[in-house]
Amino acid sequence: MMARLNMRELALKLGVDRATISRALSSDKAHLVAPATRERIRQEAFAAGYRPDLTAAALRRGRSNTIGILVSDLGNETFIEVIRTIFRYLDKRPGEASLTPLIAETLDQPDATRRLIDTFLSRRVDAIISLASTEADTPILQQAAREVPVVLAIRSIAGAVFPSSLCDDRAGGAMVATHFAERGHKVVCQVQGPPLSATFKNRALGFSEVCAARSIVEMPQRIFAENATSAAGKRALDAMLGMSPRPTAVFAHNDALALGVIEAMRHRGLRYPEDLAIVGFNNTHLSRVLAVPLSTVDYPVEDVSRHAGELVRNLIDNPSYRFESRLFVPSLIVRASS
Amino acid sequence: MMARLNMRELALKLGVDRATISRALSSDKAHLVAPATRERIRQEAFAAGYRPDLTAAALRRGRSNTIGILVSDLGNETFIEVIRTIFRYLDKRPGEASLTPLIAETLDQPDATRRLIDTFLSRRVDAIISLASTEADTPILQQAAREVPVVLAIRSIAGAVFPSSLCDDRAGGAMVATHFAERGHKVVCQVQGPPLSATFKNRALGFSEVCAARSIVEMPQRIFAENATSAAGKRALDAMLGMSPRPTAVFAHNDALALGVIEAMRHRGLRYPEDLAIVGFNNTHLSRVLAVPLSTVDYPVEDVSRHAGELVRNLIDNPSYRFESRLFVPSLIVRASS
DNA sequence: CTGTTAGCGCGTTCAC
DNA sequence: GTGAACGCGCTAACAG
Repeated sequence: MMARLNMRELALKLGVDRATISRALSSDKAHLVAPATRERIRQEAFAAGYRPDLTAAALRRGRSNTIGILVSDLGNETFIEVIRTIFRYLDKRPGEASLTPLIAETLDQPDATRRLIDTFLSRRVDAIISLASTEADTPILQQAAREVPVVLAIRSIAGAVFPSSLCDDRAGGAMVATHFAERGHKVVCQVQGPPLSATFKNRALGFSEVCAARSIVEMPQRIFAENATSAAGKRALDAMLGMSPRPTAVFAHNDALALGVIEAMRHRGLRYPEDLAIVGFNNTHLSRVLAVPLSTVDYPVEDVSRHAGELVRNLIDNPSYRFESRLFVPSLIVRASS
Repeated sequence: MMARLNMRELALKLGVDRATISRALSSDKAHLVAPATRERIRQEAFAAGYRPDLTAAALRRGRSNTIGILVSDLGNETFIEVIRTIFRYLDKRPGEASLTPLIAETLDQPDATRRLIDTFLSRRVDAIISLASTEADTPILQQAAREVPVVLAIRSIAGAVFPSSLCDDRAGGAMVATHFAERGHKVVCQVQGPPLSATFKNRALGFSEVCAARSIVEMPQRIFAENATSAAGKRALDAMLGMSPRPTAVFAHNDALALGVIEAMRHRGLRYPEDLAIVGFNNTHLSRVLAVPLSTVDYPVEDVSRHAGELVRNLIDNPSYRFESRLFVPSLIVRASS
């Protein structure tokens, strides 16, 4: 391993002071250095392979230019898409330093959030975005929020006021129920995601409200999937087939669950939408590719991510920024499955 | 935002020296502190909400306890699984500090690798694991390797010697061809992944070698998918149906490509394996869930990840460690599709 | 077993 | 427009 060049050594080599190098390489104070020396320094620094030590800079500045992103499941396409979009948004903009994301996965395990947030804070992240919050995490997040800005995205927490960027899941669920009503379904059913996430609670609520209002019979089916697709889907289908009256349409709380139901139907020789109409949630890549493409609710990934990014930037720059939490409206995409 | 407590303030409060606190809270030097004071310090530190500043520790130690992980596509289930496994392996073991991963995605864009590696090095990662290397990246990686250990996983680079932990993709391809031979197929075909990754080159090579040796006709089909599944799969199927003689079996270089082919078959009313036998690669969750489950090559994720983790740990502890690159053998899982 | 001292590499403030 | 000096928070080395 080669020893790294530091600023002092580079300064010695160029015959200037360290401070001049620091200024010349910075984006905000570069104008203080004479153009000629500035260019010389930049070129020589590059040629010498000089790399500023960001851990030292972080210590001196009191800002690390990192943000912590907490996610429940890295295998979930939607989360990945949000991470990507946030990252693109936070990455180098002209004149500003880019923020490096620290990504961590909770898998919805109870202690994970505490441990990972602890790590984030010890690493002096400038802000935290949580896409993984459950109500059990409220105290931890509130505690963290006393040290750095904490922003919620995708998943809200009832009864706690964090700056947040969310999808109106209740509206999404309502859209699906309305769609079923318009198609003339009289008996319907939900395959719900794990209720420790407010996301799924709200989808269920919105759906049920519309069913009640339009006198649709909603069978009280409670499926609690973890990450499972096939397993939960199969169980769900079995349960549905045993119901009386038997539902003619099902709302799966995400595309993965929908896929599970579909696969189970295939095993039994049932077809959708003829035997059972089905609608998912998220507009996953998979939903577009299926032989009979899946109707699904399109998640406003771009909006949610951009606003989360904006919240973070603004709150880092000014901790007492008067933020505005936002709720973005999803849209129903009707395909052949319903 | 509340001001954070630092070590000096805590020391003042407890009436001990900062060094004692440092030792008491460390895992390797805790034995130097009297058990009574050690416990008192730990409890008081916890009660006061003290959090050591890891950026400062990194500066002082010359080690950040972070590692950079470079991946081509976060949407790929196998990569995610590898990241998870490596993380589990590098996470807190008794008596050692845990390593925080910095994760970055290249999307196989040419400049991305350089920029992201630059960021890693500036952030003083203790090592880099690349799951995203293409041959264009060799110089960048070699340069990085002069500063920190660089380990390759999943994707190798021809002609460059980095410590690596790989799957024997050539053997995997060969297994598939052998399987086709045993099933009596005479004319076969491949749907290849993008050839800038050695992974796919080797799968193709192993497959072709066996075909040649066993006098199977391999149609010279060259499909170059990016991340596409349905698109590339459809094109592939169209091309295959136009071939003469027409292949009776196809080897898709990963499960996503296989899914694309399968969906295209459904659109045309073709069935597998009757009309066309198909084998994928990776043993993705999806392959198990399909109505007709997909034969596939099981990727030795656990082995590859663990060895990559071991390489990193050992090389960090001792840069001149005599490492051993390893090649793990995949295994063919025959299901109903072939 | 504990305290003292020094310095990791950088960015800022204050001189000039 | 540039240089000198200081200190961010921590840990290693050395005393005692």
